Amino acid sequence: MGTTQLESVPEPKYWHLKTVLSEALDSEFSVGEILPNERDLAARFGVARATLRQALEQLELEGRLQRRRGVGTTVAPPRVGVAVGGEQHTWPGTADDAWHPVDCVQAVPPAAVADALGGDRDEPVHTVRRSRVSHGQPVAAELLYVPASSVPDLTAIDAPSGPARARAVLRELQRLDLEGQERAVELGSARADDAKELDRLPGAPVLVVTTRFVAAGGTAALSVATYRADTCRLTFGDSGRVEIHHGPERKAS
Amino acid sequence: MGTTQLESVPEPKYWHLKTVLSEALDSEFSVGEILPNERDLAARFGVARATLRQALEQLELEGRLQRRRGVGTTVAPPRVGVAVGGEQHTWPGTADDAWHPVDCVQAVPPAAVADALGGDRDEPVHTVRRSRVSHGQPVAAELLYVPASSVPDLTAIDAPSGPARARAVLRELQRLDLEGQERAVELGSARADDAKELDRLPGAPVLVVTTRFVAAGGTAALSVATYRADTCRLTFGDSGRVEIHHGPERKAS
DNA sequence: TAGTGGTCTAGACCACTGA
DNA sequence: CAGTGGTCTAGACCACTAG
Repeated sequence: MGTTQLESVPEPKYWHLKTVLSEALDSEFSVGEILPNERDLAARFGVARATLRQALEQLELEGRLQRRRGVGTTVAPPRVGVAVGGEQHTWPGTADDAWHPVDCVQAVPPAAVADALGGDRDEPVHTVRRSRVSHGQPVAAELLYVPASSVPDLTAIDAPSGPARARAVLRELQRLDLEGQERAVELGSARADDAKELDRLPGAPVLVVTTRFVAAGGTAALSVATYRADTCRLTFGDSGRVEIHHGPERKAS
Repeated sequence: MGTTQLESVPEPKYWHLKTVLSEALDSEFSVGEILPNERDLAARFGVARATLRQALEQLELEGRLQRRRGVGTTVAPPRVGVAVGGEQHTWPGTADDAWHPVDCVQAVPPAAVADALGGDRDEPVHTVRRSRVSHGQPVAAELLYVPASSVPDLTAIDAPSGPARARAVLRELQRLDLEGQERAVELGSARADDAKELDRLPGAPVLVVTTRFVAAGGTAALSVATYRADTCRLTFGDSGRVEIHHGPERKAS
């Protein structure tokens, strides 16, 4: 007695710190509240700033905190559920599906995308940029790759680039008969351009949702959407009613 | 000329390092190959070890590298696609769905889970542990929460705990009429027990898939599955045929 | 036991925000 | 401008793995 339990396998300081901070967030802070700065916090816990930061990083990764350079660290609201449309197979751009077109250019896609589209690696495709906003915050940035062969009737009359062009490509896509779609989700880190769009630093963790649209037996379009991993919970199926949040734990049984 | 382009907004060293390493991985290394140790690499690039590690961490997050304490850093194989069953609404445990039961205990679930189940916060529920293996590697660990009311005919004859009990609970679940299911995916960090099961360190990034099974107008069961984010690509829908991998880029157009 | 990645320290300077 | 988080350094020790 007298000594705190001597752990034969002591957990790392930053791990313990994370636990302590997490409990403090539940009991002593409310959403949006600003935390003491990192130097003060580190001193208060008697650790180096780097160690404290390791704990803060994990909490930010879990969506509990939000840190902004020049501003400070705040308590994050619960993650917002964003529907990624599970069942119904629909083309992007129908009935304005929470996305809004930003731009469209004709460009040679990355090799991996070209391969998935099944076309020539050096063949330019329509590249539509769209962004998605939820609760006033940007949550996702998308690049939609559409081979020219998928939208044969696209007229040169439409603007050669820009939002108008993007809408034209989406409009032409609807004319195809959608046979199916395949979707995959994986972890990634934001490229510089996506990071800017998502109001994050480059390298920020994102959930990458890749969707392959199948029509006429081939890949008619490919969407690569990057969602902010810190603020988003992707929902599939009936609706976004699954609610498992981090919250104050109850006393053990 | 002569000077490399002076960047008005210089990118961080670790970011540039990551790019260089990434290209080296594409061109000079093959899957499974072991990299020089961190101290050597840092010296070779003329940076501190911490800076090099920042780059390695991101590459590991993106599934390009695999690091193991006491062993070294190796080039990771492409992420494996794991089907998370998109369309068909089925109970867990049917026709052995890639999962195998590990254990089952009766315990009071975390508050958030209890709330989702709609029951009393102090009411114990059947807690089934399952694990999922793909290509010989553990890829996911699951906790399936089943309220006693969902499996009323579970007899006391069955083992009170252990794999046999788990199978019994799953068997009883099948008798219910499944009305629908809701699924959500978000980023998390592995708890100590999950980390052990996944052969990772605690805090490792994981994709948390939460599934709510609806029957008789209520939540009949709740599954919380954590997938290794570094090695897994979750696929939904028809099959796992969407293949967008990091690969050697081609020369720009 | 030697070598690896994981943790930790105590500093320093930089980039950004907002008053 | 002062204050914040972001980057970086040059060390140290620890936990783990494998020969």
